Amino acid sequence: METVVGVEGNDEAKFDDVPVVKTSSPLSSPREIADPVVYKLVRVDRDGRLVPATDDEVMEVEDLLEDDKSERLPVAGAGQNVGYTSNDGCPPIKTQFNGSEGQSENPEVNAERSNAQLDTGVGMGKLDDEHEETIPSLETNSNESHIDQLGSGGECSSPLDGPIKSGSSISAICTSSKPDFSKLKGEICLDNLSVRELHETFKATFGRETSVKDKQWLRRRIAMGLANSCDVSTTTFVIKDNKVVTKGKEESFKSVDHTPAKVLSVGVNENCGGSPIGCNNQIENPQNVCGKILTDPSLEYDCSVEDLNTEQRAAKRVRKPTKRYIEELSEVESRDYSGKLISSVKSSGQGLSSPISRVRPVRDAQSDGRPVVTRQDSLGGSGVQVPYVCRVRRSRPRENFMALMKLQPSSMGMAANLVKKALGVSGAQPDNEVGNKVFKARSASGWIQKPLVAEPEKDKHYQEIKASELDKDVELKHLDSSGDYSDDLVTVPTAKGGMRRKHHRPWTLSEVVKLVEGVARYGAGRWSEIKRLSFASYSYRTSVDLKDKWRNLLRASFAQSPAEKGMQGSRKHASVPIPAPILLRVRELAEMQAQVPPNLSSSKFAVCSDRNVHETRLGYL
DNA sequence: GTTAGGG
DNA sequence: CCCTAAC
Repeated sequence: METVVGVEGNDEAKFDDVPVVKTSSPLSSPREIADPVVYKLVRVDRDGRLVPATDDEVMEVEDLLEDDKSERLPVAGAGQNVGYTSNDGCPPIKTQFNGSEGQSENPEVNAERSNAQLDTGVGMGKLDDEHEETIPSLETNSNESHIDQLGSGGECSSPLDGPIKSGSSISAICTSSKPDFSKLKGEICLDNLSVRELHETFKATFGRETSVKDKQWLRRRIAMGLANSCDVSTTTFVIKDNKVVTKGKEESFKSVDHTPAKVLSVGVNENCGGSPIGCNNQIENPQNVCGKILTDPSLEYDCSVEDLNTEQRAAKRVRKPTKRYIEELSEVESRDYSGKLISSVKSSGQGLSSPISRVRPVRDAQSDGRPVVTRQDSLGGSGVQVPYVCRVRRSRPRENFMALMKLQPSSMGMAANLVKKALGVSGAQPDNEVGNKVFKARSASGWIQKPLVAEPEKDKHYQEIKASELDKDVELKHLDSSGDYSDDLVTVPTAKGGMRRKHHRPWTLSEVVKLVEGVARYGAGRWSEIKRLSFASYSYRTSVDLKDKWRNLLRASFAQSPAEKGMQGSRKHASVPIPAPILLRVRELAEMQAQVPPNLSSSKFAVCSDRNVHETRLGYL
């Protein structure tokens, strides 16, 4: 509001201007003239200069000003808030954007404040920026521009309306009533209408009553409603065939829609239900901004449409989703859409391609790191977009994965196939723990799995695995958390046609040591014992694993010992090069326990095996 | 449920 | 690692 002083035009003016400015059509109306200081009506021209308002403009405004005198506080947004509190139905987006977290929760409470913020913001944006360009990187900036373009109308706000809560909660209200344009006939000049008439018009337009007495607000509101635009500069409408035709000022409409992909109204219509079907459209045309300017009035207050608009618009902004963002979204999304999504996209072939195509953002997100993305944007933009993104599972599928699939045979049929394909890929890449190539496969599988199971540990897997690979000894640190590996598996197609699950959790040095110790203590063959006592913390190592590993160790130790000289080189591709000492010990233990090939055990085991023998025996006996 | 051994 | 027979 202070901004008014500094500039000749006021916030309102700016607000209204924006669209106008672009088209350089006659400017709107500054409305704060209450201030004794002389306010001059001006129009901000394209280049930012102030141009004296034309007579028409002045006239246009004067009427508005009269109303304002009585109540000048409310600015553009104020009306909305009033409307909102009075069951207006549509949430003032601005509030959400400018307000801090809590605001969206209590629009009414914060309405005033947010208005102030908004106004200021809008004004500033107007003056400082070329609202023309929506800069993705600048959240605030883009918001402002949008506001400028779209206006403050609830309808228009949709694209910006991020928070699901408000959006959804409101959608219920919005959809409940429907505008009846049939009541509006002929030409309507809002400027000439009385409050009561305005009320009627309002009702006809929005299908609900309003208690707002503010003529200006009503006009603006109705104008916005009729034009489905925020350009309220036009107050005269012609109703034709139950459709609203703005009289003159076509440009303003265009101006609103300078976004590249404006013509999406069709897609939007289809999406009215708020169902994820919209995904297809989005995928095909991510730039889709959908029609803010729907010519079909019936849609104008359908908030579900707005939500979609929001999502799509947000989608348009190429904001890289953050990792967390994606994960959270996929979580939400999977909860909400998984069923529909799968079925709706199933045969389209999108199902397969989209998850992959989405991979990129996901990865980018990782680099981004900062989960700072505004909630609004993320929620709005992702709602429909992200379904395919889905959290990428960084670890192997759950063990019960297949079981789950069985539980949902209908929707999972395709899913299973997808997984198979994905797995096929990953199967070809044995060492895919970190590989990029496998990423697709993984994400795909993750995509399908995600909806099925809630996934608590997700993130840890990757890191831990990596850690264990890079630093085996560090593994010990993970003892406690090692349980997280439990579901880390990969299923690979089997010749028989069945799915074989293949875990690959490389044995770490510490594990090997434990195993050896266990064998020494309890004796080879008592795997379950060893597992219980020595591997209590390694839940993922089964007794069979121990046995297998021991077998391998034996093999390794005996294979190597004869040629101890070439030890280093010979162990070419042992994933976990086992230190000679350990192998030695293995051999000793083996010999001790009479598992040894006679020839090898013969000479060399007397040396230091004594102690071991004793230990072993003790433990064993 | 374990173990041993093959794949 | 998985699978399975044998215990």
